[in-house]
Amino acid sequence: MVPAVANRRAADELRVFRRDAGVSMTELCRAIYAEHGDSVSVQNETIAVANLARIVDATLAIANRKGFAAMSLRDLARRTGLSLGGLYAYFQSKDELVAVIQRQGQRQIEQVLRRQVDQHVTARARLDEAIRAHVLLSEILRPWFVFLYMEARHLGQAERRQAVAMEEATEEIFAAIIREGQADGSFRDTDALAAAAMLKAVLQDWYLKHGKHGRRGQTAAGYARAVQELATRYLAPTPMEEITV
Amino acid sequence: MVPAVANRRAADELRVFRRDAGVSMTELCRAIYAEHGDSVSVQNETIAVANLARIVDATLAIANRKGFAAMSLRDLARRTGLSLGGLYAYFQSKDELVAVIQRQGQRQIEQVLRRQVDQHVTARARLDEAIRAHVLLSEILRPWFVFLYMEARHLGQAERRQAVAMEEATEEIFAAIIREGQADGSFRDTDALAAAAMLKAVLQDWYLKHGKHGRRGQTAAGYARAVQELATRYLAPTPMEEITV
DNA sequence: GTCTATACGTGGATAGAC
DNA sequence: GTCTATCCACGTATAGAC
Repeated sequence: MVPAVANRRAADELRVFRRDAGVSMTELCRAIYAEHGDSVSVQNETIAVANLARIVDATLAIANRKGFAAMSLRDLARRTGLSLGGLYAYFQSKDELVAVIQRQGQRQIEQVLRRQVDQHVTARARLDEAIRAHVLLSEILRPWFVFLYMEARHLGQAERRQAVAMEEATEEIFAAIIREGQADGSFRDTDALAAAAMLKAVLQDWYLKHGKHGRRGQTAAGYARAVQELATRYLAPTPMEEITV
Repeated sequence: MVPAVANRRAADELRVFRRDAGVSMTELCRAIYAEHGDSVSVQNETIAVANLARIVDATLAIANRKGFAAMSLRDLARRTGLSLGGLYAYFQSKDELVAVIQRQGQRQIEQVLRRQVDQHVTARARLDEAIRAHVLLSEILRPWFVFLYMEARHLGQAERRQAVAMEEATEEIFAAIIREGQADGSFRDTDALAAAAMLKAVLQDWYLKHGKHGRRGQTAAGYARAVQELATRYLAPTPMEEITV
């Protein structure tokens, strides 16, 4: 296939996924407003959600460039167009802001992943879909994924535990699928959790090193297929003797 | 093999590697002093290197916990035992400190990696050694590796470019070995750079998610073998038809 | 070589006008 | 709902004593 054609198909696949998965900045911020409404003193939902979206968007952008700790609320005010004081109508402290973004991001990501995977039956199909959904979702919500990854370790103890637990839950989605495949003989017998961890590391590379992959002309759909192939070969039931040369 | 025995062997392998590779905090700080001696106003080398080691050690520890931006020089003074003013005998600004650590860390890591790989001849052996050396080295210098990874994106433009270039050079070590193996038929024909990128992502997971791997009872030597197996299976010249079930 | 004391800027957060 | 003005703690960096 000519590269140009491949790129167009990859873009199409991403567009379809975006529509079907139904994730967007606005949706996520509506969820934040619904759940943390008491921290937001603004009553009008339309205004509140719109401004939350600008705040979250700006936070992710600035934090991804120089880190959340180095982002000042003055930076944030400038970029959102709100005033320094005005920001405090939307959160009670800078720490609360990071906590809210963490919690909502994690929740939505896991939800979408599970929903996508559950549309398939066989272990092979479910694993392929888990990989595909992870790559495409992290492409759509890249700033969120990067933020969750990079800032998780800087949270307070309680929030950090929560973040670690949520990350291991995602990993467990993969591990469970692998175990299913092992039970029905489509995957070879190996440590499922370790295999899931390695797959996840490769999946994370997609959004953590986005610049590099972009420079190399890699598309989200293309990367997903590469990871699917890695999984296929790694988990194939072929005995090791036949592989070693 | 009984787990206890496996763990002891893994620890032995790490110890041998540490001795042979000849990397240590003191060595790295001696190199820093040799190269950035003009920024260090302390003349006595013994004192300078010893204090640099405490400063770098503390910087890595604090930055790994809460990020370099969030680390104050008061934190650093407390932890090193030096005074706030005394620190400035060892660097000219906080920014210079991060830059120095970045540069020296990258340089030493790449040096050791190349030296280890060059002790082997065949592509298979060289790839296995590159993987092994990367895992063991990142186990020994874990705080350095984590720091280099997490803080690279927060550097100034010039320094960041340098960091990216150095990282791609490491990746190119792996890609070159894979191409060698493809040329002599021991690896199948696939995008060598993409394969190297995936391997590197898995290798980075070892130090970035150290807590998780530790909780699961994984050892450095054991992880290295797991990644070697991943590489073997992924690059095996077996045609895809024989793998797909 | 290292310390204490201090200058000076910037940070998060709040009060009260509009 | 949002802004301006302001508070005060803490940040980096330096000067000068010991």
